Amino acid sequence: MSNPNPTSMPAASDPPRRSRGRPPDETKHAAILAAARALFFSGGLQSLSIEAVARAAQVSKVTVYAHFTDLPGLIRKVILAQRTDMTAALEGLPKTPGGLRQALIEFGLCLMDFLTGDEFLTLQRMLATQAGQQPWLGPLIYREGAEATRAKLARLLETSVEHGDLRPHDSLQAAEQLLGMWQGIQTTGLLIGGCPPPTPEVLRRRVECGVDLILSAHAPASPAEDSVSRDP
Amino acid sequence: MSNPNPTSMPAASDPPRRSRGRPPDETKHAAILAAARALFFSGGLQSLSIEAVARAAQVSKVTVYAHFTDLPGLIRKVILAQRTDMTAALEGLPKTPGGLRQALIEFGLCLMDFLTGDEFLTLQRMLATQAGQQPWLGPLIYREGAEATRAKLARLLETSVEHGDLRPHDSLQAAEQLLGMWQGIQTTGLLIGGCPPPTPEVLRRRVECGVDLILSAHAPASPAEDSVSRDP
DNA sequence: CATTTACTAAACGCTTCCGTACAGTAATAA
DNA sequence: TTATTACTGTACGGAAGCGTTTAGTAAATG
Repeated sequence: MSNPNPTSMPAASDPPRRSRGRPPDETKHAAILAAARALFFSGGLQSLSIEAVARAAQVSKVTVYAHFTDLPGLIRKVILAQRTDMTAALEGLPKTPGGLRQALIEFGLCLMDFLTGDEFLTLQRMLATQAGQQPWLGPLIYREGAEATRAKLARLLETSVEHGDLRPHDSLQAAEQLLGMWQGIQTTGLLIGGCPPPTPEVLRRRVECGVDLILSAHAPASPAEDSVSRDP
Repeated sequence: MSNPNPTSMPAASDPPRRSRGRPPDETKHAAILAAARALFFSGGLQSLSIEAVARAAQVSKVTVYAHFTDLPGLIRKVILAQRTDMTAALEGLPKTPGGLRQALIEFGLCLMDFLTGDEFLTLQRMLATQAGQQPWLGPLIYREGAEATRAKLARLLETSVEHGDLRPHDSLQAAEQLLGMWQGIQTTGLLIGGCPPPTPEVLRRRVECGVDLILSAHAPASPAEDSVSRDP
């Protein structure tokens, strides 16, 4: 996506090698992608067809074929575009603002905000429907999404162990437990359209309670159990 | 589904009221449903068409229309059929074999076995794709699935509170936390085809660790912390 | 028996989409 | 300028599915 130079490192600045004729219009490319995303967003995969995309993007059908070989190819590109958004959002999660508890809560809140957002749910639904047809997409997103987040969270816990804020424990396991508690049955419910989006209050409570449960479970041998207590 | 008598209680035995002509062949009905399920199972919604179903079920296309008005109607019925299977499976979850810990672990193992099974994942994927088109299906399955399970688990915890095995706490919250920890990022991964099915060992470990975390969090003021300790 | 209902097979007209082809216009490099 | 490439609009042949119709057969009731 952000590396259009497949051969090697750019010699100096952008390659001044213009290919002879009329240059391809990147605007169109983006418009097609956006239209495809929007179409899927409001109608699922079934309403995603080359012709519909061309119509919505105000672009000739042939142009769509020129930019994306196939319908599966288009879907692939749409998912990959969503992937970069997702990865960016996950990378942008707050690292370590204050104390451990606050850091975890902040992390959890931002994460849940993302996980319960329409953007992510749409990506998820896309993948759920494409799991059979393009099996290599699932692992890709899973690795860069859930697994990466779990690893990030685990690393956060591990540094806390090194700082003596937590007893040694299986951080990867703890991270997954935390992720699980944060999500509960919420993300599933949203995915299948079974429940309304959660209010910020509900979300905050779930995140905080999860953090407190994990922290109290792995707190260092504490004389007073107030070290990680809730704020009043 | 199991109550084909919409008017009132059956007078005596089955209603001998046969409707005049040739009786409808329930075999066909079942065959169509089964074929539709199988088709979705191996190819997603896109391979689910009236004609394909008719072919697969060895049945005339007109018969399909006679039994199920529409393609959406057929999908609806397929999902509802899957629902009864799901509900049955969830009702069949073990109630209270032995001690609390063992009961929870048993419950969790059976549940996760179900949640990671192809049957359930297929239902989930169906719903994820139908969330837009038939919005009333989601809430139905969500209520009878996730919410019902959470309630059941919460009730289990509450009775333990009454028996003095646990400190009073928000059981519904705890139940959701437990469900979350059991699932972690696994169900999501499976849904999008991002990871292979978990081994029984992994599953057992996740379930046990979740149970232990919850139990230790809400254990009654314990002189010895052995009351809920792991077995060697 | 006649009547009524369920099912079949084949065909119908209609729509949508596929992927490709053609002729023409627009924008750029040499 | 010419050559080259990008894009447009339109059209094509083909496939597939929709939902309906028609004519005929099968199985039940009275």
